[in-house]
Amino acid sequence: MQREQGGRMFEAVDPRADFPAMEESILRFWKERDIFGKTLRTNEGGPIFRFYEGPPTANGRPHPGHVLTRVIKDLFPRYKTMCGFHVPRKAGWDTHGLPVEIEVEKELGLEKKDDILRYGVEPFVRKCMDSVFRYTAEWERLTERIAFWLDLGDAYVTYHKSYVESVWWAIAELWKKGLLYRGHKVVPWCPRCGTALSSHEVGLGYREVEDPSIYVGFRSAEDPRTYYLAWTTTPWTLISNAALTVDPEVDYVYARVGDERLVMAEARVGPVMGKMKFQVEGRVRGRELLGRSYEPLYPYARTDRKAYFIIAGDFVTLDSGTGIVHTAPAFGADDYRVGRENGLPVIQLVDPAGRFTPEVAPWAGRFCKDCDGEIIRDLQRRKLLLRRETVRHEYPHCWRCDGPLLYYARDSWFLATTKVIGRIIGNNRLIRWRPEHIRDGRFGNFLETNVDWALSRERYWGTPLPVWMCERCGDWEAIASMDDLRSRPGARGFDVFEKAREKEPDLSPHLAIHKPYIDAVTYDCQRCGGRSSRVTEVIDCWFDSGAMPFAQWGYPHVPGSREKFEACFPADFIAEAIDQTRGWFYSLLAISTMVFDKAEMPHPFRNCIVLGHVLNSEGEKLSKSKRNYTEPSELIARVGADALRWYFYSSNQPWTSTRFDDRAVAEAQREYIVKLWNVYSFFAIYARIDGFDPSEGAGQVRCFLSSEFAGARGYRPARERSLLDRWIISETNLAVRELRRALDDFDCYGAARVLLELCDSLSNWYVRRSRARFWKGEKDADKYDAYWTLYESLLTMVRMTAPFTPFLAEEMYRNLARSPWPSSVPESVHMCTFPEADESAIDEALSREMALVREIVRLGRAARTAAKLKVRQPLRLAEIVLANPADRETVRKHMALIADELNVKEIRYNDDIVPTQHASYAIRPNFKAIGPKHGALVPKIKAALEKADARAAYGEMARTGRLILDLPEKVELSPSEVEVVVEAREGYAASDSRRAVVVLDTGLDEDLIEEGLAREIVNRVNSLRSEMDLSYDARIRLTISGSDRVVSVCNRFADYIKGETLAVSLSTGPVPQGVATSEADLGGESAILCVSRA
RNA sequence: GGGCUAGUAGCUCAGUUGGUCAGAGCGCGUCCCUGAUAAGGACGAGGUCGGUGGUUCGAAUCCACCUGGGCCCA
Repeated sequence: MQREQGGRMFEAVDPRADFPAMEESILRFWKERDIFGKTLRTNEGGPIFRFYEGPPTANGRPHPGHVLTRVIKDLFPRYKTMCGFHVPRKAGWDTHGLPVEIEVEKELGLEKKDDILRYGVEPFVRKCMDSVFRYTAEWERLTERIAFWLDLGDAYVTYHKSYVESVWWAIAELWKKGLLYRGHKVVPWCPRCGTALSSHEVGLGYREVEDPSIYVGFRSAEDPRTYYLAWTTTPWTLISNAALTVDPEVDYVYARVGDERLVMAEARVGPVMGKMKFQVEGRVRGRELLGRSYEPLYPYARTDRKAYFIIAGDFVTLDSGTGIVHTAPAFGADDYRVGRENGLPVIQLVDPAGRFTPEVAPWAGRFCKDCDGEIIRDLQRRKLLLRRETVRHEYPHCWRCDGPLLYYARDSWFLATTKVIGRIIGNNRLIRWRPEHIRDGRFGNFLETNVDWALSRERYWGTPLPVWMCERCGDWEAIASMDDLRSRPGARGFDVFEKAREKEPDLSPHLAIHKPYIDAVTYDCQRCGGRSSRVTEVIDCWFDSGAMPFAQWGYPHVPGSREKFEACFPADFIAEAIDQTRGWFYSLLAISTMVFDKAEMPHPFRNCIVLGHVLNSEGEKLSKSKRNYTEPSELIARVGADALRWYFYSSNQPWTSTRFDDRAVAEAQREYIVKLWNVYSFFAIYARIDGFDPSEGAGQVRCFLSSEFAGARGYRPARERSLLDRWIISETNLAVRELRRALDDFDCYGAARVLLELCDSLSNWYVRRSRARFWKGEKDADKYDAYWTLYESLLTMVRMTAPFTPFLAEEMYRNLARSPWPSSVPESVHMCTFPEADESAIDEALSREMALVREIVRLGRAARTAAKLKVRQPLRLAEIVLANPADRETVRKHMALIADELNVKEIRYNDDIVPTQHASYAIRPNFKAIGPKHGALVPKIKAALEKADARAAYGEMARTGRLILDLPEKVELSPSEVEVVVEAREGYAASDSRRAVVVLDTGLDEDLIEEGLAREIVNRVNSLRSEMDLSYDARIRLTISGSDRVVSVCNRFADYIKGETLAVSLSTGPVPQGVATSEADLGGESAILCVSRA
């Protein structure tokens, strides 16, 4: 790199940075130099940090919640890369399933499942495949723009042939283990989509709706004037009623109304009958009702089996209803179970599309739920209805098409997760969840109530269920790959796809393993010689995503996949939002546990951060349709991606659902990014003015170690530098230690706090206290110390913040590190190693001392504010009363700093515990120490110490090492068990904390007033300089005219004023013509100031 | 109805195994600084830590109940 003139090593830094533009230029830099690719390769062969990307469905636009997920995912791989790990980061896309089909149906205007058949499965599936990448470009753009480094070029795609075959392999494995079975079960069913949903999908669609709530009488077959009263919110299921269920241990009564008797649980009589007139005529135990029969409500069902009688069940509740439960085995899980136990028929008079079958004469062909009203009116007409109301309750809806679900008995394919649930739970126990309560709370509970995984979907666009079944004998098996299929005897039908491809060479080869082509493949049944063909179903797309640990590599079929899989299993880290508890987290865990008999746990992931939902400023869920949030891209264009990233890391723990708005992001940016930038720009301004060049005299610098800087010009080891320098160096190293600890613990919020604090120390104490060292004229050792200290701190800070704010870090690194060492240091900050704490540079005692110094200064400022004395006005004296004599040394050591910061001439502090006119002492118990030891005596000790003379008590302790109290029990306290505190007395310019009181002498004499005046003059002149837009190092000529006093001050403090204003001359005569002048009011004195460029 | 989670300043959130004036940022008020300058900083006001009861020498923190919220499920 060519040096600029004047030995200016560093580029100028605009104090008002345009972050979005800066980021765009960094993006170009990364791309041109393939920095991400290089970081991926640098640690190849080293230890691996394993990260799994949960595949997003790219058929919608990303919103701020996705940004949260993605920046959390990015942080740890970046950090681990800098720590020397190889971190493969394969991207992935979830491409199958209902979400995709629904989008395509909408686009094609298809309303029902039949419409798809009319449109044609082949073109439909092809449409689906085309649509899955509709928003991929947008996702990729966002991913890149927020600097989520993910290997997008090598993404896994769930519809790819290798992926599907891997999923097939897993299913075949499960089949071999006896975990795949076909069952007739009541499943949550979407009549519009015409498919079953898994329990985790049902969880996605609960909505509050209004349903009828009716009480229906079933007339006894034995006594036509007795009615069994049942309650339901789904009148349409009454047509398929097969039995009534009671609790055998509950008391039932006969309630006479007119000349009819209603049977219901005794406990429900009140709520059910309400104000109706009735008489209780008898009581009977539920057990005694069993077996009694009643007349069916409707005659449409034909069945050979015995039905329409009373059975026992364990699910009868007395919280609602009548204690007698209408039972329709086809439409409820409990109903189905007791139906089976009692040999009941499964009466199913609703077809898969939710329409009544032709037998149901009055309502045949109509959507069942739409007939509720007419059924109710019919019952009313037949005087079988006691009452009708409506009820608002949560009812499951299809998570994609939004239609109401039915519980529906259906043949489906299941995975017997319940058989291995013990192992799944054991595996879960060993996973480190953040927050921890997920493990035994939400996720653990979910596992406890596990039901078998309803795997099959009667749909089109998905991984085909690899089950081939003989048409003749019904024997079936699961196929593990296309090769496996080809090797079956008499296999044929592959030509259907091949022919389609001949006609259309562009046809994706991945379609060969999808419907409808794969359905053409058949082979000979090995058992009976019949023909085996594939069952029609596809599988739940959650199985796809849960199979990614191996399917992303095409394991085990693809050559080399075994090595890759083994190297990257299990994951060290994953992160997704809380809604994935029942989604990806579950499918990953269940599949891994079922497929791999690994003794070594946990797998397939060790650490999981569960993210909270991002809400908008009103606390509402982000909703695409409501547009109730700012698009991430818009926000990034305004404030930059680093700001957004930093907001998500630093605002709160990532698992708390939090309100998010644009203003908060800007705040986060000011708090950290702008502050750090200001420190950086401060450094650059002065380094340029002074021509500070860290490479001058330095040897080979690669890792920014002090040993590498040793020979550089002006470089001295930290121990030879000032207290302040040593302090910030110590703070920096402490921060490195803390930051590593937090990040190793997956605690990004804690990590962000460490950075914030260091940034604040740097900006608001180190730079603030060091300013004068940078702008003084001579380039002495102290000035070099200041440069080197700030420079080294910034270099460390830049590497520490790199995983969090990668753009900011890169920009600063480019200037701070690459300018001086264009070839020896890594070309990107992201290729650097993460800083290591230099334990020898850590001085915790100094940290504590400086904390006290800052506390004293704060007290002094508060005292000034209270006395209305601006800092510009020097004061004679500040008295510091310290509670702890051990602190005296600290004050002595840092006296100059305190005096300067408070602008006082002299600091005095006490050398004994003597109450003064300003402050009093008290001695207090250290509760933490004495509590466990003295228990109930604590209040007495507290009272005794309150009365005690602090000085005497302290003296005794100093002499004897203990303090004996007579309560009258003798209690002995050691020095660590008490604490001396100090308090300001009323009426002085004083301010107190527990450890110190600072008192200001507010008296002003002529000397102090004149000095204050001199500072006023400096202040006004420098304001003028900035109004005139003078550069930082421009020299001026200064002319001041004013009162005798002003002139006298100018003469007395001429050197000071000239030094502070960079004036080459100061005259006190009349003001020359034609130059900038300003009339100033200097607190009572007026003057005319005239500044001209020298 | 069950489970989980949170209820802390006007707002967004911290608060380490219970330890004695309750923390930050923003906002607000009053100022300071003006050589980081359309930035930076200080000081201050503001909270009976949702309510009640309990355990304890001591509770924002532990327990019980109540109350309104969110999420998940039945």
